[in-house]
Order: sequence, then structure tokens, then C-alpha cells
Amino acid sequence: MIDRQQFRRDFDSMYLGLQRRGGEVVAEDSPFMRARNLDVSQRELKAKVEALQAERNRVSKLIGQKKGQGEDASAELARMGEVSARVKELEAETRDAEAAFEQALLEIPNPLHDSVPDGADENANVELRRWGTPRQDAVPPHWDIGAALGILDFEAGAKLAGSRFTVLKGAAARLERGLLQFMLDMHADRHGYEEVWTPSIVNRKTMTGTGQLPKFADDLYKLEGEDAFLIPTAEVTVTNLYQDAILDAEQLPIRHCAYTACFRREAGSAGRDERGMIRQHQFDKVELVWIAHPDKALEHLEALTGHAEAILQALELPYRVMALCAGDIGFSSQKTYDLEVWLPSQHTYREISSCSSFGQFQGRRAGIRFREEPKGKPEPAATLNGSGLAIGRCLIAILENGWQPDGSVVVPEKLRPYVGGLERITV
RNA sequence: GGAGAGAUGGCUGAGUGGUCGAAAGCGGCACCCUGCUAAGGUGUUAUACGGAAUUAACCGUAUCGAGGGUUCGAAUCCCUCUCUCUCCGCCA
Repeated sequence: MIDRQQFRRDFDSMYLGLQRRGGEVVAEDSPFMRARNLDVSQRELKAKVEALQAERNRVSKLIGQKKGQGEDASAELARMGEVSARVKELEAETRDAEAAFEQALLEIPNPLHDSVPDGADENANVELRRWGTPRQDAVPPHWDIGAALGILDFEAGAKLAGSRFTVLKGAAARLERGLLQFMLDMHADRHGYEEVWTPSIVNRKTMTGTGQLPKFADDLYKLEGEDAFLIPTAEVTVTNLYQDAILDAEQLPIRHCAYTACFRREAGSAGRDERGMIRQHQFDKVELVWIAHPDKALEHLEALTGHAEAILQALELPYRVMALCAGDIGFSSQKTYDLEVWLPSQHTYREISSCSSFGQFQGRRAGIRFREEPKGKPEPAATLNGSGLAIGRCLIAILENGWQPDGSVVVPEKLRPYVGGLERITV
């Protein structure tokens, strides 16, 4: 959520920060522009109702005193009957006005950080660096490799659940498990994250705290008959661990790593990556989450990205780091780096991790606050998160990058202890 | 799923219609006292929103699980929901 004070005092600069995301964000009928009017009417109503409430409180207290002393209070009682009725009306109006304002605020995206490059879509993303040497020979797509080895079963996934589900068998299943173990160990033991394990189902408040709701309900699986949802990423649960908390500055930064299954409806991506297991409705991911001091957020983003990169390097997978441009950055993020791994079959880099700083945007929504001084006023904490990494896509990358002309797949050395010493996957 | 009990400030816990944002204790903070430590004394101690002020730190409103209702007035009464605990059933 945007900063209300800044929204009022500094509307123009916020306008500019949002406009970079695209004209529709600040269009006449956008939540941003609507919020400006709603804020005024909301505050006017509030001033009115509060004055009346003050009156009511004052006289009610007087009535109590008079009655206590056996005096007559019928004049006050008669007058308060009217005031009270008026208060009730106004309270209802104010409630609606506040709710409308809140609702609009919740649909305004995070103003971008100045360092985010301009651009309308992913084509304008800026490559920052590359690591490793991409193989240039012809490599079959992972679905052919997996099918030939008998370890990826797309028919079984479709039979059990539908499209965009895959059943992993033998070495692939083992690799999936080994990978998430490997990643968690690295982040917990080497990078100093505290591991957590969380629910996969959350309530509406939690989903709103990190920004998935109210705007992106279509992307979520909702449980029938309950106001509950399947998480699309561990970001939701791990960040919201600190929902409505007031932390001490010394506690920051808090850093967690977590494995969870992730569930996404992929409502807007029909036809994209239909084959194979690049885009699944259910996938495993290890996530890194920071709760941090706002002044340090951008600095931390570099460290966080480095931790995700360390996994790819350990697995010897060539990748590049992209700075997402203004038009391609997610709703809640102020700045995002994507890690893209080399997929030789497609002869291109594909996203395998997304690392973002959210500034105080989520902290404000979710009530994640901290005190600079022991007695100071609480202020919203910054949050960051990044995939470290998406397991399924990592598995794909290993299959393709480790593929040998004889059909076998060489397992990255550092991963072998996690898959029972397996060095090479063969038929 | 059935039966019962409960949800109050950082914590424990009092409060069944009026002066209650809320006793008391603990903890925290500040100061005092003590040669040091321990003990002791005094004061202070929530959050959000709106307004005023910036050498100031003030005023108003709301908040006692959430939402609604009764009432001039609700932590206190009524309704709905959520969560927690105990017992029974079921279950990995």
C-alpha cells in the first residue's frame, strides 16, 4: 500500500513514479485518481462524525453524573436521542467512504524506485551480467529427455489432475527432493537464513498483506465454501509471519528461507509453455524472505540476488541477471531482478528466480512495523523476497544442460550427495 | 463432527451498563537512593486515523478476538462469525 501522507503531500511525485508503469495506472478512472477524491470526501465525513461523537461522549458522561446525583437529565436525554441517531447515520456513511478509499488504495501499485529502467514490456529489460558458458549444440527439449529416460510423465499428470501437471518418477522425483534439500541447506547453513515451514492454505487477510488480493484473485486457487486460498508462493506465508508485529530495529534484518509447494491458476497464460513443466499449476520453490530497515532495502536486494545466484553457480548452470523495466515489474515491487537460466533446447534464457524489494509497500499493508528507537513511533518495515530457486525449472535446466548425446544426463557434482550419489541418469 | 469453557494492554490478570484506554502485579523506560551488586523509592509505559504544533511533544475520534444490534451511554447486555482450551468421536 502506498503511503497516505505522501499521497496527500506529494501527489505529483507519486504520480510520476506510477506513471512509469504505464498510462493506465494513473488514468482518470484508475484507483490512484479515484483515491484522491475518495480521500477528501472520506476525511470531511470523518471530521463531521468525530465532532458529533465528541458531543455525544460529553453529554452522555454528564447524564451519568446527573443520574448518579439523583438529578433530572431528561433534557439531555431528549437531545441526545437525536444526536445519537445522526451519529449512527454518519457512522455508516463514514464506514462506506473509508472502505471505498481503502479499497482504492489497495489497488494502487508500488511506485517504482528511480533506478528501475524505463520500458513498456519485457523486451526493455536490461541485462546486468552473465555467468557461465551456454552450450550451443542441439539439445532436445526437457520433455523429450524426460520421456526418453522414463522420469517425466505428463500423461499421468493430465490423467490425475489436468493440463499443467506432471508426475515425476525415479531420478526426477529424487532430483526434485534433492534440489530443495540442497537449496535449503545452502541458504540455512552458508547464507545464514533461518528455515521455516508454513501452511499452504491462508486466509484473505494474509493474501491481502503481501498484495495478491484484492487485485489478483483470478490467479489464485480459492477453497470452496471457505474464505481461504492456496498460496502461489512462500512469500505470502513467510512475510506475513510478521503481520501486525512491531519489531525492534536491532532485530532487523530478519531473514528466512522456506520450501513450499506453490499453486497458480495461470489464468492469463493459456497457450504459453503448454508443453513440458515450465509453467505448472503446482510447483515446488525455495523462497528467501527479508524483513528489513527501509534504508537498507536496495542494498539487501543485491545480497539476496547473490544468494539465489550462488545456487545456480553451485549447480553449474549458466544464467544471466536482468533488471526488470518499469512496464514489467510486479504490482507490489519497487525494483526487481530476474535470474534467467540457460535452456539449450530453446536456445534462450528463461526465468528461474525473481528477486524483489518491496520497500515499505507490504509492510504498510500487512502491519509489519519496527521502531527505530526503543520509544519511537513504529514505522513500516521493508520487505524483500526472491526465489532461491524454483525447483521444477531448475530440474529442467539440469536435464537440458546436463544432457549427453547418448541420452543420459550428468548430475551436477555438488548435487550428487543429495541424490544418493547419483552421477548420471540413464535409461 | 458432538459437549463444555474461554478470548481484556508486552505478559499475568481484575472489571456484568456511566467519571474505564481500562485496577493490580510483572516486565520495559527515566530519575532518585545505595561505596559496588542485590534490594528499595518516584514517575512513566498501547495502536490507528484526523487536526494543531515543530523546539514542540497538544486536542479529538476509534480500538477490551471480528462484525452487527440494544441504549442518551457498552469491555460489561443480545445476535452472528473466527480462534483457543478441555472431554468424546474420527484420523496421518
